[in-house]
Amino acid sequence: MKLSTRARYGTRALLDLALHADSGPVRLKDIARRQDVSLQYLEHLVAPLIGAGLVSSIRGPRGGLVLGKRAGEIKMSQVVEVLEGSTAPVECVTNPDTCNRSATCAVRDLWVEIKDTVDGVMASLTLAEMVERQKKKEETKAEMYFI
Amino acid sequence: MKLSTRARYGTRALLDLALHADSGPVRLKDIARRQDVSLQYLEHLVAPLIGAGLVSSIRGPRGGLVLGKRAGEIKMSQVVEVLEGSTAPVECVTNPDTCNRSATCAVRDLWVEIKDTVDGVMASLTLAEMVERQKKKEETKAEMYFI
DNA sequence: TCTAAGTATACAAAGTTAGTCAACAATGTC
DNA sequence: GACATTGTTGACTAACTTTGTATACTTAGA
Repeated sequence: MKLSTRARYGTRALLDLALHADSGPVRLKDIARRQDVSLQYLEHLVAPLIGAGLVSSIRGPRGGLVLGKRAGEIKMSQVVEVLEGSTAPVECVTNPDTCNRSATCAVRDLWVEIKDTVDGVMASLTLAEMVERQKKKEETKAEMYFI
Repeated sequence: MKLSTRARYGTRALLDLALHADSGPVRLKDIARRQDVSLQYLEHLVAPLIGAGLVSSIRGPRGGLVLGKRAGEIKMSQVVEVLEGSTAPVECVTNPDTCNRSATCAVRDLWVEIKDTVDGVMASLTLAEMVERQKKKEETKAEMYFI
């Protein structure tokens, strides 16, 4: 049930972008540095995000990335779907024809349940809420150092 | 978020075993045939199930596999855990030290939520319930042919 | 026209998965 | 006790996926 680094890094990159979106386009290079991902690998992860319209790019000097939609309109389920494909743990969930048992397989039903549950969790969370959570966590940490 | 074939085949094999458990030990060979898995590969999948006590083996002629516990005492979460390891989608969920952001990473919190949800679904379902479901599905299918 | 950015494609190293082969161990039956 | 039947184990490998790197290219602002 592992996620690939695509989804992990990509999600973090998008959150990083959202967190720094106030001050104009955010350079990939800066995201790469802050998130400890190589610039060249990050380029691969950003491409599908741009393709899906979650991110827009601005070329040339002073260019960079901006969100393609408002953060409140970006569901985390969509982000993971774009980066990683379906969250179905097994092929037959999305494509029943790949297994001739699908119609009468109780095990498949379990995988379907799991996919639906996972999607539910991620669909109920937007990037804007992730930004809030992240800010809150950083504040709390800062306070802890202060004390 | 893919499951490996270990978990898929292994789960099906265990359900198959539970379904045919009435008439004494079930031969691996028969499970392999019914489930379309090579005998030699299935042997590898069964090994950890035996190790975890979910299955017991009987050698020699008329031998085979039997359940190591009552089906009602076998949670599906345990089955998947034995076959596949933790359901955590990301390493840092079970082992926060693998990433120095863990303490202040909102993304990690999301992965934790997902793991807990998945575990919840699978922990609330026993092998006995899977057997019931499977029988019901087969009955329903038989009826459909009859009509 | 120079430079700072993103874009695209090809390639490759490393690791994982899925599966086979082959020798072995235990046990019931005749 | 010989033999057939069943499970056990470990070595090995082919294929695939992941995780990157390298390189050449495009766009656009100063």
